[in-house]
Amino acid sequence: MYTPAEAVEETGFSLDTLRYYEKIGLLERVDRNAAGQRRFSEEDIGWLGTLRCLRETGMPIATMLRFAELVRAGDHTVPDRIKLLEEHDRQVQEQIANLIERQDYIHHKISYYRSLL
Amino acid sequence: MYTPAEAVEETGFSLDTLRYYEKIGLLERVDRNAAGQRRFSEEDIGWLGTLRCLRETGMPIATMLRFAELVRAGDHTVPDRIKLLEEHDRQVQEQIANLIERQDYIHHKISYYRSLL
DNA sequence: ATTCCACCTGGAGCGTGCTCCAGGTCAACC
DNA sequence: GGTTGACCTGGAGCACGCTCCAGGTGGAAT
Repeated sequence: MYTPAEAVEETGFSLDTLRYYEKIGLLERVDRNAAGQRRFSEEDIGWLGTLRCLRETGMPIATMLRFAELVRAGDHTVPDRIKLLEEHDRQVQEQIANLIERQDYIHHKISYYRSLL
Repeated sequence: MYTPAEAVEETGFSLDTLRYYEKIGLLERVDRNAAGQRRFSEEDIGWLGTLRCLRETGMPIATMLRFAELVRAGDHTVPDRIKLLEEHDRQVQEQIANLIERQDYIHHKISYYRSLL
């Protein structure tokens, strides 16, 4: 079990973000201690790792939410989860290709400026 | 000379965005025809191409604005422009590396889900 | 000539994803 | 037992980057 501060440390999300994710249903009702303070399970931390990966690769919250719902709905949604991740993977691939192309332009621009010195 | 519609076509920015960029000073006062309608020069279009590249690689508007000011300030700012672009290039490199790493995680996740079928 | 349609300006509004705040409860260490 | 500090909730606010709107002018094709 992780205290809120530990969960922040482990996941890299701010505490406000963790509460927000719980509020909107990205994170299922997190356990509480007697005083009502959150105690994140190992599983929560793992799931937050997945969320972090999706988020950092640009998946919108709404799509993450759909994914979360699929996960909650049980094993029969595995094919749908694959579809969702594959689609996302394509978008990540596009992002990478786009960045590399634009980076090339930036390199040319830098070279050009260097040639002026 | 390009009409607004042509500039939209050439640059991929919406007309509202072009007006916005002019308003905040990313684009220097664009020429007008007698009726006050914008006529974008070849140079404007080229500069918008640069802006598009910076924007798509995640440069914040505020930084683009600093770059625009350097460009306007004249040739003596070339070293500063190089510095700015090099710093941005590093950030783009980081983005790419990060995406590739996360993509790997996504691939593993997909493989895992496939193994369940 | 008329009917469109592109375009204008200034300013308000919006979608996303948090982030912050007030006002309060516990808990834990000294 | 007192103080400090982590945490709670509900809700407001914010940063960013556009996007839309009202109300109006001008130009171009039929």
